[in-house]
Amino acid sequence: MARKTRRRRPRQKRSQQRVATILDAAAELLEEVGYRALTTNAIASRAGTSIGSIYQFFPNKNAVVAEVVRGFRGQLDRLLEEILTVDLARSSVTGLVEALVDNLEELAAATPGFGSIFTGGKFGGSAEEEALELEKDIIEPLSDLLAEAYPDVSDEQRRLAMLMVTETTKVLMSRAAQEDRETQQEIRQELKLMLGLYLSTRFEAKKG
Amino acid sequence: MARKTRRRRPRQKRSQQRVATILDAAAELLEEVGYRALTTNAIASRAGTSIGSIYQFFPNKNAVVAEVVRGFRGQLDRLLEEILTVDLARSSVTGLVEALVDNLEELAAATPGFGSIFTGGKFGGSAEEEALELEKDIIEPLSDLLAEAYPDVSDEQRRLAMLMVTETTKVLMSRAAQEDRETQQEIRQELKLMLGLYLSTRFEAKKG
DNA sequence: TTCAAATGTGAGGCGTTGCTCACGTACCTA
DNA sequence: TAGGTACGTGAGCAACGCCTCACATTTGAA
Repeated sequence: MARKTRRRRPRQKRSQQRVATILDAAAELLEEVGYRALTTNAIASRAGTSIGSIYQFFPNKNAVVAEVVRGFRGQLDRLLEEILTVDLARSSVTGLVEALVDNLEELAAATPGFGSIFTGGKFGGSAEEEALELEKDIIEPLSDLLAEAYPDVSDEQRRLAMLMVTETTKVLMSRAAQEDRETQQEIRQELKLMLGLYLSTRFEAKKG
Repeated sequence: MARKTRRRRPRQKRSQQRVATILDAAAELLEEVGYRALTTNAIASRAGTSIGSIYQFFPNKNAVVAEVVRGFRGQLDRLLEEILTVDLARSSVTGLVEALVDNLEELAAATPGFGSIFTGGKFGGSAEEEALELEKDIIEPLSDLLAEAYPDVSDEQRRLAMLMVTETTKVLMSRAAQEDRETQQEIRQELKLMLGLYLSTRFEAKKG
């Protein structure tokens, strides 16, 4: 019952290339129209292939998106390793937040579809799970870093703060994306200020 | 071309009652499943009537939602008139933000569907326009109040601050709604703190 | 009471979308 | 060169959602 049809794994170069093209097409369309309006036919068309080919390698539409997200997670993890290796005893949370926002913006600008995934939310199935993991990829190392630097802050308080940071960042980056370059910059500026003030109050004040 | 079919306006009590029931059903379903999963058949079924009846009085699904939103605007306007008649020379923006968050929460709790509309975004057509108006209903009087109290803050800066307040409030109220009562309370607490800090920095500092 | 206007109904038209399947082509090994 | 496997294709199926329309019922003014 309810066993999902297993799909072929691409063995020849030809099909591996095709899968890559399909994923690129999906990412581009995600950027352009978002998840809701993303259709399998559009992906096939953009990839210059047929719908049948998609279903040779993916069990359903959601799985294509899940795979796209998995790719983003790799890129994000590499990025975070750089900026989250700061010594918070020297610098402040303010600087950390600024680096985070700037780097996320760069990643989003360089990676079609990343913004839609990071800020988008509400696909279902495995794509949603993968997107949640992507969020965890940010939260957990950041949380660990803060836990070490500010041991007097409770786990619960830190958990709340992480929620504030991610949710606020997601909307405002998403909202910024709709505006012109200048306004985008301004919004990110305000975001950094707001998060900086908030985190300083919640963490710096309790500096051990 | 493209002329939208005009619909009947309910003249008899019977139909007026039916329209009210349809709107209530739509609001409830909006609360339960959100706009994306809202179907005309579900509205009819919940309202205990037939799809045909809906289309007697509404040109399309979106118009039903638009009408629901119009109802919410009325309630919101009444609410805002109370809390936005404060003298900012006496109290601070912090208190204003706290009152705003608390009252929005109360309204959302007492009004099925209000949360989905306020935080939801992205319907299309007239419902989206109406939802934008609902947002303006908050922004404009608040902006005017701040303009009067802090004349040294530029229009542009105030516009940005309003964007920060509304977007942040929307996500966090929305996110809070998924959590248990206690966490909801905590999130609102953090929201008030964060907005309070931000607005104080952007406004109080320039007190004329 | 009469009848036109208002209202109520729901089967089904129509367009869309995810996905299948039967068939054809490319590749690879022997 | 043969034949098996991997891959490619796109017409079309099934499900679903919005909305229409032909017909039935109720209302209220004359």
